[in-house]
Amino acid sequence: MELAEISRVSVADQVASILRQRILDGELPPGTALQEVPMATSLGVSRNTVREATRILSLEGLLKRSAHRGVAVARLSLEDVAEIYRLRHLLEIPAVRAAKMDDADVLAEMRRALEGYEEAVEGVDWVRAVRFDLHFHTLLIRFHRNRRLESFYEKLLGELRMGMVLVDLRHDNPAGLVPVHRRIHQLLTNGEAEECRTLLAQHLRDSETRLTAVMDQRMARAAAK
Amino acid sequence: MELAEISRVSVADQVASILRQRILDGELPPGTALQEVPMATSLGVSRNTVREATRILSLEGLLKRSAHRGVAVARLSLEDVAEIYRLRHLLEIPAVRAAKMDDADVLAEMRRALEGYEEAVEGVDWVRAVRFDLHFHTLLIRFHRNRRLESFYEKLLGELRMGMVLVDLRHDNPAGLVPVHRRIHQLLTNGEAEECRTLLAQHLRDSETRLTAVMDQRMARAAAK
DNA sequence: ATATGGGAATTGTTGAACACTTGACTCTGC
DNA sequence: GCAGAGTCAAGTGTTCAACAATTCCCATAT
Repeated sequence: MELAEISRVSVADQVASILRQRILDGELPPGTALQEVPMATSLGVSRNTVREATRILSLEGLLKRSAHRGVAVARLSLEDVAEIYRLRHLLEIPAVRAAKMDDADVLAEMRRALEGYEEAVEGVDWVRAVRFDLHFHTLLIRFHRNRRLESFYEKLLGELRMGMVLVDLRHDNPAGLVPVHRRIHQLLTNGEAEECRTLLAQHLRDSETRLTAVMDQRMARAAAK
Repeated sequence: MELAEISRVSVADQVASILRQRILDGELPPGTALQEVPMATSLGVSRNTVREATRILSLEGLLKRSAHRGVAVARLSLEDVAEIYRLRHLLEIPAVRAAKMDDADVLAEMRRALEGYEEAVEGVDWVRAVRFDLHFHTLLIRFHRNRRLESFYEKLLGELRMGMVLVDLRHDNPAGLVPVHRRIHQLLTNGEAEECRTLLAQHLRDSETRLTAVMDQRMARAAAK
């Protein structure tokens, strides 16, 4: 008796998932104002359900509510980026340290993420590439074997992703990041933790610098207008 | 023009706060089932508002929803406790390392928490003592100067607190924990980070052992019936 | 004793209503 | 012109009432 995919998720959760994806894929860029009635009618649900969904996403940090002024897609500031990257160092480096030999399952999944990453880069699909990139790092966190930490980390990287999908391909080259990840994976499988940590730390610094630079440009251009 | 304390918080948030407090103070012990209509009428709000509040608290991990079965106060398992304590080590120890000389404000607030702790213990107010104990540790996290981390940590300790307020005073002696905290604070002010970290690590291990033991007893007693 | 149907109770979702806030717009009086 | 008061539409916050869907309990039949 193979119970079919009966919809066991509430409508509100489904709406939240839809919106989450649209935000993370850059379809709804930061700052976009969302009105309850139009969303409700376009999604075919009631206003109350939409409100529950926005409540979820605002607690995740993807939406920002201001009383009587509605919700809008959150805007990542430079301080936010700095804060998130400090957490990445704090959590990812010890994750490598926590990696054990019996974590072959995680390593295998990291390999799949790596392959997806490469494919996305070949197909010049920046959104997909970013998704795989950050998924790779979430898998790193999995070495901690800690559900609470992992869900927190996914939330964190979600916020980051919101900012990263906006970077213009002309100003940044995602393809260059594949080798670094591949090397990290290799060092992990070989158990060369020490070198892996230094490489990872370097990669995180690079990544932050790159994102910060792009955001700086964007803000300067926005201010110029 | 001193603008009065105009209620700028939504009713749903206020309801969430009320419930949160009742849960954290042990007034609503783990496992308690909460029904929407009774809550709504007793609080004088609508059912929708109650639903929003429970949505908030379930995302915080204090309530657990199961579809069509309602919400209940979350029950902390031994695995949960282990998971949370691993995070406490992961986050509090580096916090001490991050402490700088210009963190006098945090140290001052820690001293106040310490005083509150001592008063609560003198007054044999276990709930208040636990609150100050955990607040002290939240302040430790503040050395990271990271809002996201701090709010995550408050959520974590909230879950723990839910379990701690239940321990019977006869089986545990909160008064014994005051000196350790006082020493930690002292080591921090003196800048003796190294010794502080080892003491803190020891304290965390002790704390986990104590809580786990009490929970084991409770579960054994519950299973016996 | 085990299953098999009802219901009753409760949650999930909807739609409509109303109070309140906000922001923009207009209309002054200077 | 323009600063400020009044006006008003649009949108959110909240309530209420209804109905659909699901679970749980219990009586009944086998």
